[in-house]
Amino acid sequence: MPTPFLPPAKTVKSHRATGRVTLSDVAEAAGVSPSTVSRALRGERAVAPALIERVQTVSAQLGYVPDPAARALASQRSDHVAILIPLLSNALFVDLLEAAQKTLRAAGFQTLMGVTHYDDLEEAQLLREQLLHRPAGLLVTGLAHNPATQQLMAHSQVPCVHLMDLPAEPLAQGPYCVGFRQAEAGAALTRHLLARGRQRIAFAAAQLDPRVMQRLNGWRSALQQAGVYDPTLAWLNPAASSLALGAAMFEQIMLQSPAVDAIFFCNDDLAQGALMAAWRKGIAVPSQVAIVGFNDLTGSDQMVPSLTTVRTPRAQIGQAAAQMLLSLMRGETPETPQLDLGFEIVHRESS
Amino acid sequence: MPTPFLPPAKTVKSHRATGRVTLSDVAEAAGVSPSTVSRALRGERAVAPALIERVQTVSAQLGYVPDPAARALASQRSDHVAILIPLLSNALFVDLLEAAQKTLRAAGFQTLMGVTHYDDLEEAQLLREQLLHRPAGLLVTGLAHNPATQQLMAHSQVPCVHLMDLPAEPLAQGPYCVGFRQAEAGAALTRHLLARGRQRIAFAAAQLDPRVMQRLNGWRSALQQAGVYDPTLAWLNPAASSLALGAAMFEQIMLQSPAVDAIFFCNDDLAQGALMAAWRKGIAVPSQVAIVGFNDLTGSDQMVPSLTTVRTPRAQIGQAAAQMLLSLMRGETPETPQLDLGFEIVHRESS
DNA sequence: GCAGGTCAGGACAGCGCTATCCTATCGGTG
DNA sequence: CACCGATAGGATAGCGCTGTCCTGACCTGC
Repeated sequence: MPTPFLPPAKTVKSHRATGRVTLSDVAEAAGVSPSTVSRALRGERAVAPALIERVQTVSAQLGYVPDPAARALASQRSDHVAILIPLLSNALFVDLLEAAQKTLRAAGFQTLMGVTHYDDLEEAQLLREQLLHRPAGLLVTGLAHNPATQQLMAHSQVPCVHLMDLPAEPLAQGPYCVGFRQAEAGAALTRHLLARGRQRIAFAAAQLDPRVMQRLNGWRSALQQAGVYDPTLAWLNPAASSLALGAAMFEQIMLQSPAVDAIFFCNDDLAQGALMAAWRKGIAVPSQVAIVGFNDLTGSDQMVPSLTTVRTPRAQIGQAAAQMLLSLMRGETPETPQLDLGFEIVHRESS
Repeated sequence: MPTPFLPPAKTVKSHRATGRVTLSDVAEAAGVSPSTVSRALRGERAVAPALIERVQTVSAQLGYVPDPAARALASQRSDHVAILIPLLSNALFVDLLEAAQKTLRAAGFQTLMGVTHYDDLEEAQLLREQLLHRPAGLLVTGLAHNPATQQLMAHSQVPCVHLMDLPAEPLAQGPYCVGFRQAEAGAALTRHLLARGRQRIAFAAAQLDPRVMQRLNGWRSALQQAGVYDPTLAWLNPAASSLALGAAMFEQIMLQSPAVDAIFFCNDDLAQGALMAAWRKGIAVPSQVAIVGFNDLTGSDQMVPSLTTVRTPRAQIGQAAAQMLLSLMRGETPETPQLDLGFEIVHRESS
């Protein structure tokens, strides 16, 4: 006959057991102290090779996975990497994000994405929220930031790599960044048009971020060098970039400056919209006016006529920046603090 | 004369001080216990109104911000929300991501983005990594998932909302989801073509995910109902969707089925590519063949001819799903577990 | 007027890990 | 051969919060 008093259904370890396999469980099973397990798994300090292997085996058997929250709390450093990009509506930044995220994930980091919408206040607020999570690293688009953001970055002591931009002068210590020379790319594309015999080359830009303005500078200097610079041919629109805006800008430019023989759009979506507008208006491209874009976004090769543009190494930039950040987080010093990944003129039918 | 022995520069609170303003600091300054501060700030249980205000004032003065890691460790629940999407190269998912992220951030949650690349193994692995962070909620694209992923979701006990898809039958208890009826949208667009007098309507699809297959079903049933269904007019390509692929598929279809008088592309990028190919080949759209797309992506309104398509409420779906998830995380039960946000035929020049 | 119940606050023990300190062992030196 | 530094492991105290239990005050109702 069973005992009249029912035993507890199961021995309750504590009033708050979580059922998780912890470091202590591994330590007990391996017959060592938790400290040793922690060190063995992280490769911290010196641990006997035999022990390392035993700990790894046991931890694999038990299916142990470290708790990121506990780790973050104890070490004051999480496995998060924060990334700030201006927009998700520009494929450029999405490519950057995807490449960086892929590289970081392979190294065991989680990406905290922040979209600033080119808004200084939102950028600072976003960064503030992300820093609460004590990210191990920071990836930000561009070099120029408002004081609040810069102060947050500096004060946080978190390693940081900037994307897409390079400083005017290479600096040994300077900011870490991966990008290409925007002004040079702008100048090169303009010289391409000059070499094709174009003389009245307009520059049409939207979403006037610092990189767009550098391309503008490149355009200007190339034209000045050729002696054909005309300041009235710079069309700057602060609105967001889109095909529709490109179409509208094209029509406006052709109306007000009918003698223009080429237009340099600062982004491919504008140029694609312009091609559509040209078709609609019966304006021949490139015979009457050449159209070139920037970034070689998807579809530019499919346009009719296919779009001449500048191929920018977005995926490579995202990946290289993530790798540079990883090495910074390991405490290393990158041999190339400012990495120039270059660009490539893609000559197609529209010029 | 000063003492010969230098006192320590400043009294060190502990050998591991972090300089952070903690809950205890607030408690001390407000003259209450840490428990009370915690409850007052979270609105947990009953706290005297006067105390709540005092605690809030003091905590604002000190600039106190809770530590997410400590909170996650103690409560076994973080302020993260994990979101799984198939791709970043399809603007559809980017729009979803952006809308959901915006809504979640406004509610104080951080988004953990995961890109599955339509790969079952990657999806499961990604989810596993995300679940380590004990997310408070889960947003996943689609209803169908491989067993490993489903088991992880079920076992995790984390509230979950599915995006873009709806179950065949509405269920009171069933899975939470926000989307629209893909099959109905496919059928509606097909009926639009039938109503315009088209008889030989092809269906061209890439990236054959479950939603694409539902649109295929809609196309088929509409044609069957009209008595003009021809199975040889379904062109399915498992490759990733792109303008280039759309152009290639268009050329292939026109070559092999020259009598086709309309093509329903399962995504706008394919249709846009097809329009370009048609232009190149001198095939008149819509007089010889009508072309329609799906999703009303950016640029479709700018094409020449402008593209007839189905406007899908992506941003609304992302936002509504996030809101549903927020209410689930608060422990509430949504009155509409399956939310149908509908769709809209956008009739433009290409049909 | 007192048992029983609610309410508002405090005490306290963790959550699972890491950083720091401490100890025991080992080998090499003068 | 005592001495010393280096090495490999253990012990311990948090990191900053929350969940649970406990206590005293106050309010009901019989």
